[in-house]
Amino acid sequence: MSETPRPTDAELAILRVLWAHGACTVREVHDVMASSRSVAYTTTLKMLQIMTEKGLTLREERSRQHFYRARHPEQQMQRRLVRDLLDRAFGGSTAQLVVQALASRRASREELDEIRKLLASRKEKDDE
Amino acid sequence: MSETPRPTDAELAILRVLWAHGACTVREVHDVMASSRSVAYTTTLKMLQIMTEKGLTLREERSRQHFYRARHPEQQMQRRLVRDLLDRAFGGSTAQLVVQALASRRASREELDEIRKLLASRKEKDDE
DNA sequence: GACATGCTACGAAGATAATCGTTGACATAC
DNA sequence: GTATGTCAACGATTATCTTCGTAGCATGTC
Repeated sequence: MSETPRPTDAELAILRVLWAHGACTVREVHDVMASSRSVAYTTTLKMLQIMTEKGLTLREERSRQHFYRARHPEQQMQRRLVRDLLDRAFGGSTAQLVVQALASRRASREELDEIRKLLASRKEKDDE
Repeated sequence: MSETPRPTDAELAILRVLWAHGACTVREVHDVMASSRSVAYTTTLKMLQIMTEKGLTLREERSRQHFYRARHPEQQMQRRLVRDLLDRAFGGSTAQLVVQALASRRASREELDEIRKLLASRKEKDDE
């Protein structure tokens, strides 16, 4: 993972499609992308080619079409992006990041409960 | 804030110096930057000029020197960056972001306690 | 006044991102 | 077997980021 660069905004948007749908043809990725933004088919294709060069995606040449999929699992990439932001903007303070995450948008009560549960299980582990 | 663009990596590094030190001359910012990376004085100057154009920093022409300071408070910018990452990589799920923030295993026990306290106070507010 | 020093301003250059038009290969339909 | 449509590949273009060299201006020293 460390050898693969941080995905740009456009790249991350494509990765999210691949994580959600699994292996996709360019056409499939493009149709999802085009439903929200106006973008040419060849742009999506080029992005996928570049991303494969960079190691962000893998290409499988099944028939005439190529199938692309994300090289790294979603959570692994998310973790990396959070760590990155942690270093660049929070001086490494996880607590500060969580504070701002909760302040930025009203997390639902369900989400807060989920986070509390997570912390509880984490505490058990730490206490072992 | 919304009219100011998201800071790039280099810009964020400079903002962090300004947040830590308050209003600074180019020289002061540069000395801090140069202590970690090798960078020319004029590069720092140019960055600050560009950042002022973009609205990320404010310039005060006191004497012959200019003083620069961050236009937005640190926490406000942090909040924005977190929200940004939340949207781009987590589909808006604060809980998932917190999960991954804690999964990177950088959080100390003190930080975890801090987060628990934060959640507790948040709960009180919600229950009012 | 000539010179050194410290400062800002400006422009250019190289790298990376993001976009799309055009081309040629390959199928399938008729 | 010609026409139509789909596909990947490639190059060109535009914008943005990052860097720094050069120039020009002010100030203080001798």
